[in-house]
Amino acid sequence: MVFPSTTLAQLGRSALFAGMPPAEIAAIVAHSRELTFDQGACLFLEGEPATTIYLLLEGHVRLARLAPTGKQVIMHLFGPGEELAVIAALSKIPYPADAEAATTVRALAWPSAPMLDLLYSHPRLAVNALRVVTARYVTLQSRHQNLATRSVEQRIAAELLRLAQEEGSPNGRSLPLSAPLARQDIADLIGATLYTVSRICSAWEQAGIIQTHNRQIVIHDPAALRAIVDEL
Amino acid sequence: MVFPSTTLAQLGRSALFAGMPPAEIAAIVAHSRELTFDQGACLFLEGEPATTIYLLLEGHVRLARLAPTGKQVIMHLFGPGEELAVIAALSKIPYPADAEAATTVRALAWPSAPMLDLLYSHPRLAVNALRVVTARYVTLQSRHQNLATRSVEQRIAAELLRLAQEEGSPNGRSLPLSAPLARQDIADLIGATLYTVSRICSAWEQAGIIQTHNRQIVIHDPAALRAIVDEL
DNA sequence: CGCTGTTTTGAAGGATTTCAATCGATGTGG
DNA sequence: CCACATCGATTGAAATCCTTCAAAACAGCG
Repeated sequence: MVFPSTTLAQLGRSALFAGMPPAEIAAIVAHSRELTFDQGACLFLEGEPATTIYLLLEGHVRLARLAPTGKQVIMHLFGPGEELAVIAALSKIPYPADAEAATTVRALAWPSAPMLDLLYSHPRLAVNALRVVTARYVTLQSRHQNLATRSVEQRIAAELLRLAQEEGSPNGRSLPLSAPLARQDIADLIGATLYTVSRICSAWEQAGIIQTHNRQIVIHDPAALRAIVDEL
Repeated sequence: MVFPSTTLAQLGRSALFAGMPPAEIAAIVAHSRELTFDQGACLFLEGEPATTIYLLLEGHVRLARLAPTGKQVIMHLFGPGEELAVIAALSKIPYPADAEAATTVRALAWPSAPMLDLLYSHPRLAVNALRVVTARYVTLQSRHQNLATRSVEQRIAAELLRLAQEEGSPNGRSLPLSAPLARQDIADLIGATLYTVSRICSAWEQAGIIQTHNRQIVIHDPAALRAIVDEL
């Protein structure tokens, strides 16, 4: 297996391996395989033992839990550069949710066992992992608060702005989101129904605040969304 | 400062210090002070730099965020033996929520700075911290799913059962919760209003499922609550 | 015993869901 | 290249759950 330097560099830039000695990163890469998943493919299922860690190179992954009623709740939407399954694998617990490829996905995958040893020999890795989990916790906490206190409209606005912020590309006033988001995805993300989301989004589209085409969303008026979030 | 052996033993049993060499634990204890907070007192506020870590010895602490509308959302309810502020302190981020003493509280407190060094010299500590944060994440994830998919009635039932489970004392069919829970607290915990919670709880009291007296809750029929959660 | 804060209860209103049906777009095979 | 099938999006109307507002009942506690 060949490791293009770009891949190695990518690993070094990732939150999990930041500051790790290149030799160690190389050792980890040596254990990794590059995998491809078709849209809709499943990376892992809730309850499975967490034996694999992923680093997304390309594409998006939905981390979601399926309620007994059939309703899905998206816990996190992963984009390129993000680590998947870190929480479960490094804590030796089963995957707490399902992971499904939202688009075609290219990812680096490696067994978690060798990482667990590294966790003890390389404190920096453990501290990084702690940071990754913490960041995810804070994000979820914020979304939880939104779900408990804000209207559907406000939650959609807040979520779109959050996703836009992660992209970090203020492209001349119009922010395109790289993640493909169907109405149903938005609904699962904010805890609402497809129908309410559709009504709100099409109203926004009329108003020129956003524009959607085939699951691709472009935010034309971020200020309007922010105003909706801050409303009342 | 004197360190009764009970305190040292308590630290050793805590999730954060499990498996650490006693000498290290002693060193940590050496930096700690025992503090007391009156009911309603504030341990820290959202946004403050996280300079202190707490280990609850006695009493309960509400970790909550206050929304701009004035609505409170309880993120976690801490009981004796639980660590507070681990997430923020070890990741060097500001406290992400307010902490308020729900009862009179006795806690061990120590500055986070020395812990941060230990994090690098004692991988076991880092791994433990990772486990603590992970556990909290999984719990929040589960509550988030409940909020998104279940009715108020189901959420109250689920939350009471969760709290009962944490106590771990199946005391001859009737489970008393050690944490004092006012109607408002339950509401803040599950994301509902005081009024709806009151209606449901008093109905359950009529039915003999639970019993409440001055914020103390006793579950008489856990099976009935479980049935409500599993409903539909 | 009065005071303050919590709990209960009622009635009205509102936000979201649910159900049902239509529309549109995308992609496929004839 | 069109017709059809499929999947997602939209829209309407009714139902529901929950909140909101208001007021009374009921503690604990000085």
